[in-house]
Amino acid sequence: MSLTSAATLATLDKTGPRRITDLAVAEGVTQPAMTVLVRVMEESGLVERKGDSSDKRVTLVCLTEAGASYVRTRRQAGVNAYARLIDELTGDEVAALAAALPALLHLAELDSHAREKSDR
Amino acid sequence: MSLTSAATLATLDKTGPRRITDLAVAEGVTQPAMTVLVRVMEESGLVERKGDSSDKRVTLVCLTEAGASYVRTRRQAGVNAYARLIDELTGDEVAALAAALPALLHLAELDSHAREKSDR
DNA sequence: GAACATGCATAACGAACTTATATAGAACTG
DNA sequence: CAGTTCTATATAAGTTCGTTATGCATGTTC
Repeated sequence: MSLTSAATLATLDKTGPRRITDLAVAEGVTQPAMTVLVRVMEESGLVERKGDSSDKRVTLVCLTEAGASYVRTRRQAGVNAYARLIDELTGDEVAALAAALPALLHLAELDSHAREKSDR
Repeated sequence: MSLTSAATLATLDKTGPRRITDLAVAEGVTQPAMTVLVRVMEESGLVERKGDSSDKRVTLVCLTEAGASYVRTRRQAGVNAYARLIDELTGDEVAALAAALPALLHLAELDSHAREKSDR
């Protein structure tokens, strides 16, 4: 599974059904790339396409139950991997990390905004 | 410039001349991939090949001055980008980050070791 | 010194993108 | 309300960066 596929599934999980162009912008790839990606993920049963009734050009991409389950599994694997590493830190280090968490989240948010601007 | 190229230059800068197989392992790619990468970087004037006198099979890859300068420029750009983001944090957040720095470095080190093991 | 091991190179192929362009539906315009 | 124009997606061809398989020259071993 490509990095972009996983990120797209996570985005769908976080924000609900989206149109293809939308997803392409969100993941920073071109629309044709996202079209192909969605086809592949559909063939794997991770997403479904639903036509929009009010605009017959758009196809809404939705997570299937299998897709949602995949996202959960992957997220859990990431959490576990980090947990294993953090277990090897000293108590002081863990405390320092915990204290820095709000700052790190803020940094991540600022970074994603900066990325959006420079992408356009 | 590909991510792997930049990482390879950084490795050469950090550890000095290396043989191609070595670099491939360090960057987690195959030897043929590194062979091609080195050729491209050589054509761009960023590295030089030097034969090893004690073993005529090996080619030692060395940073040229242009390559070293490229590494410095890129590193500085990264520092600047982070500095710009950190400037937007509150004083408390910056302090928390600074306090967590040793823990973060330790985490990064643990992570790279874990990666080495799972790569093999 | 013959057989095997090692370091690098080359070839052929695949995955994940890109740009350019086609097509069908929506929206605007005189 | 027919014709242009815009928008959402699809398809095609080409690029980049990797892979596996294999060849070739040099080293190592018994």
